[in-house]
Amino acid sequence: MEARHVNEPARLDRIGTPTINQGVGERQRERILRAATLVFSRKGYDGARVEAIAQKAGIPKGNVLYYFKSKKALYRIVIKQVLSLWLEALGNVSEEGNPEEAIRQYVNRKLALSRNHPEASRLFAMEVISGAPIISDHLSGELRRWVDEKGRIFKKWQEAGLMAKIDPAHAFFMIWAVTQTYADFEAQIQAVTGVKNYDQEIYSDASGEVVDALVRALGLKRDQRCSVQSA
Amino acid sequence: MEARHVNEPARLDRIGTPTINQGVGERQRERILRAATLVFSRKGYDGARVEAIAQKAGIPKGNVLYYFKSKKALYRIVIKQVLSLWLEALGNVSEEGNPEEAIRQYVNRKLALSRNHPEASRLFAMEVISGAPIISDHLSGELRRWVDEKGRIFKKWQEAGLMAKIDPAHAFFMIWAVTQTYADFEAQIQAVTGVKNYDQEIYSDASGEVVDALVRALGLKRDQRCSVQSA
DNA sequence: GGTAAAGTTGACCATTCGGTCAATTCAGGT
DNA sequence: ACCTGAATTGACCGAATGGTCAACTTTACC
Repeated sequence: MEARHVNEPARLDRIGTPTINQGVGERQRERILRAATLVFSRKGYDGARVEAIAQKAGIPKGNVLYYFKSKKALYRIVIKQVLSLWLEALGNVSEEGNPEEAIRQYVNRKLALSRNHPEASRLFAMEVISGAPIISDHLSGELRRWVDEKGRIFKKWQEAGLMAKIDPAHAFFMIWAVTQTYADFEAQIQAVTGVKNYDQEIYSDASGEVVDALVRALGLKRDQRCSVQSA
Repeated sequence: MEARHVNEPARLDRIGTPTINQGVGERQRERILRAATLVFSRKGYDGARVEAIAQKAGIPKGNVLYYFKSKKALYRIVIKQVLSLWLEALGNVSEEGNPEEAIRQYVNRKLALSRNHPEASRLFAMEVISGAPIISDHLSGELRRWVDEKGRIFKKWQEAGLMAKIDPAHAFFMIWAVTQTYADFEAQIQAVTGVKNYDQEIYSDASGEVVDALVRALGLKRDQRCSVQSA
């Protein structure tokens, strides 16, 4: 009856049980986390209902509160998961080598994240729009440091004439804005374009034209010349 | 006791009353609408509480429901207001004249909208992230037609070699994403940059560097040449 | 100043919410 | 077969929610 409400991603204390089963309730935990991510991403914290999460997970409400001690605790875990996904995708903007290729790779990675985890992107957006009540510390901590660090690389590129002179932070805001828009504003883009299978059509367009456009925006060379040259 | 819950922006039936007073409760109506915009923009429809709206407007809850017959009706009016603001700001992308100047003007107008009405921007974002349950018709109607129409102008520019060959719709998605990010993700940008007075610092940066970057992204000429030229 | 409508307010109602709990079922170990 | 702890479930509780209402105050007009 105890040992529950552990709030940690996995309980390892009972590891090594004979059966292939790698944690009886672990599957349930993850079911709930997935369902919670979906509901929270559409309704926000206050708007989400525990009942709705339970229903989406296909279990009674009581069972959700068995695995997570409260709605708020569940939210904290879900958003921490999403945040680590986001920060992880930041990855390395490799300092050496071709700046254009580095950015191109980074943008494509962010785009892939929007495509493969749109709910995560939307939940993150919800949090920030709501004023980031939970993750503000992470934003002004880890994320800020990351931007400072990678920003120095941008400065070097700029001094070498390999990148347009934009405040590096704003360069990132631009990249993030554009790549996230395909997940966050899916409803709008879907409505305006009228495409049937959003995933395939939209993202293939984006990873083509839009990546090029961002490379141009940052003043990174594309092949040998600017795409629209003068005179 | 009747004649209330009219849901229309202004009641003109009692116009021409002697006093200077141009509608006794109109001021209250607008107070409520402002408060509602703020609360809805932070919490979304389901997360918003009528009590919170009332409190922000400085009146008891019962009074809110006197002017608007239900939370949903209030939300519909608020979001219709926001939507018309958004569509109005679309304005004219003038077909004649300098493409670069036209886009530069359009981006600045959108940026000003984010600056002067950040709550409106956030509320719009919330709606769309939630799946646009209320405004989806407008998106696939008015907005889609607008994009189609203005897209034709882009195509002409592109054929004349004055603009990079990007799907016009995606060009708009990009512009919208970048300009809205300064309102919607204020919490994140604030945290990362650590600026004190967000409005002045951030938006002056944005209307400088970022507008330039977008012009570059769309392959519009800046002065005579690309900002980073080859060799 | 009197009157009728518009506006204001707090008490109140039915429903829904997050959360608890006891009863029951299920799974693994002996 | 038996036992023990984990897992499941629906009933239940107090608090909060959207909405109603009747009593009251203010305002505009004669």
